[in-house]
Amino acid sequence: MSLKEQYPVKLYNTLTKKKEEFKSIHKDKVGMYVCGPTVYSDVHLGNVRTFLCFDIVYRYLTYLGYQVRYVRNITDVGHLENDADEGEDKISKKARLEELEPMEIVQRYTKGFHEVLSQFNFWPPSIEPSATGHIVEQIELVQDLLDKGLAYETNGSVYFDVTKYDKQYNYGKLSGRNIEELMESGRDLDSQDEKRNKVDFALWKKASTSHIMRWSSPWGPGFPGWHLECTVMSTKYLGETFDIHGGGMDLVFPHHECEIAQSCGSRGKDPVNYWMHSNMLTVNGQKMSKSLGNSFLPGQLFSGDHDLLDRGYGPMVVRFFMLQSHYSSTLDFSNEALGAAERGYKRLMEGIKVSRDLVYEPAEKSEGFEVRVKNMIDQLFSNLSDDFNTAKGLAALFEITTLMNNFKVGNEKPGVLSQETFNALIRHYHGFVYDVLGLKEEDESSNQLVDGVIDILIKLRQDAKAGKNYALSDKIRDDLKEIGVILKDGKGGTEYSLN
RNA sequence: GGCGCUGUGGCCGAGUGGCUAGGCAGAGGUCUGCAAAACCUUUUACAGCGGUUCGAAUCCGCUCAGCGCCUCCA
Repeated sequence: MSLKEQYPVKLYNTLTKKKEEFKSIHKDKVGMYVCGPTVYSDVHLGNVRTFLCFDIVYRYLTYLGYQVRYVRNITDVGHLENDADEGEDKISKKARLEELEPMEIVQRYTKGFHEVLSQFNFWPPSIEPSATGHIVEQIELVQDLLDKGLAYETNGSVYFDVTKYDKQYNYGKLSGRNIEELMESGRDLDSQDEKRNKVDFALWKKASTSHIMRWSSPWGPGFPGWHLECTVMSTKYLGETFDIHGGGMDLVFPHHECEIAQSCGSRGKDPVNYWMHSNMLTVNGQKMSKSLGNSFLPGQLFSGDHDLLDRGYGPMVVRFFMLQSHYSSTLDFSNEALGAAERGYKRLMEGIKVSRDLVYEPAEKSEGFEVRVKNMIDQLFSNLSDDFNTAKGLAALFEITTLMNNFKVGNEKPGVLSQETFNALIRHYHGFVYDVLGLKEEDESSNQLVDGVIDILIKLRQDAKAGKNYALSDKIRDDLKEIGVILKDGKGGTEYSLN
């Protein structure tokens, strides 16, 4: 039995509001689309949390043996500021602000985005399409919706006719809204006159003469609306119906709702089987967002250059910190919580190090212990298969970590287990930490030269201790500590770790 | 105003109708020349008030507090 059959994944589906067993459309293959960033400024930590959530989904499904095609777009046509503006989008606004070419902005922030994600050790998506590379397809979709009578043109712009669509389909089924409420509630925005109803949304916007980013279309020069690109690109690379569509919770409405409308309107069927949404990262209980001005940039976090931070924290510590909570809960960001996470992270990575040095020597078997360990391995999978519960997964990993330490100290013996179980334990312990959770050693600075030099110092200190020259042995230890090398005396000798 | 979510021990955070989450911090112990690390043991809990139930932190209702979406946002 394969892993994915043994540990079927359950996930919470925003569309059905239930936790469901995951069944892929094509056997052994998964298509997943995640809304990427609009590259008009630096990604902040809130963004990182969402991409982390789907990095875990990607990694775990892969670990289970699925072949995953992960598509994450780059939005390089800014969405409109709002319905009421003059049609200038975020990218071109920023370009004007900084006196740069729009594509220069796009290039700069795309590069920054990639750098941040690689610092956090995210796997790159299989395909990373950009909105501007799919203008032709977007125009085709607009035309299709016009042909089907679900869109209308006003003054060079095209709008989706939500009211009409709702008569055939169900607008609001993802976000739990209905048209009547939407029609009367909500803030009134100006210049709604181009739209037949306030709930209608733009598919294509006419570009004013001053608008830099523009493409010619059957309706004149303009640019695509907010929701079009994701529909077009997901369909192009994953098919008309695919498995998983993800994004932050704040995209449920209107963005994802509109995607469903566009797809259903054009092709008459739902585009996505499972909708997954990650919750927000908060700061002092409030959503971290650019517009609220309370967002952290990853760089500030690493350097500690922020009012809320006493000091810097490495990307792996932050990754660990985020993994301690479930993706569907809000997570509050604080100095204390990060500090605690750092200790925990180090303990886990220390366990990994310990596990590498373990030697298996056959001993008298213990059936009970064998079962206990098999259970631990089982827990790793069942916890992650339970809606990608990384918090529970970490709890299971810490149990194994304790066991590793017991092996090291000699409280338990690896040889009591069958060779096969012992190997599986180590393999999956490493597998879950490195491959599934995507954690790695924070410091890559350790190398053979450093190892060798420190070993010499450890031997000198050993000699000093043997001669009861504690002044010298303590000096060696303290001086090393000064430069960030922590010595740890254990039964089997002295080890060190880099701070 | 509409729709929805959350409230867990000193902190962060899982969780299920009855069985120890886990991490950090605290306490005691083992080890150690001392320390650190490691290991063992251990204290503090489910916002409030009602209800359902043999039994609820877990289900229902109300109250209080906080948050999100409804406008670009991960």
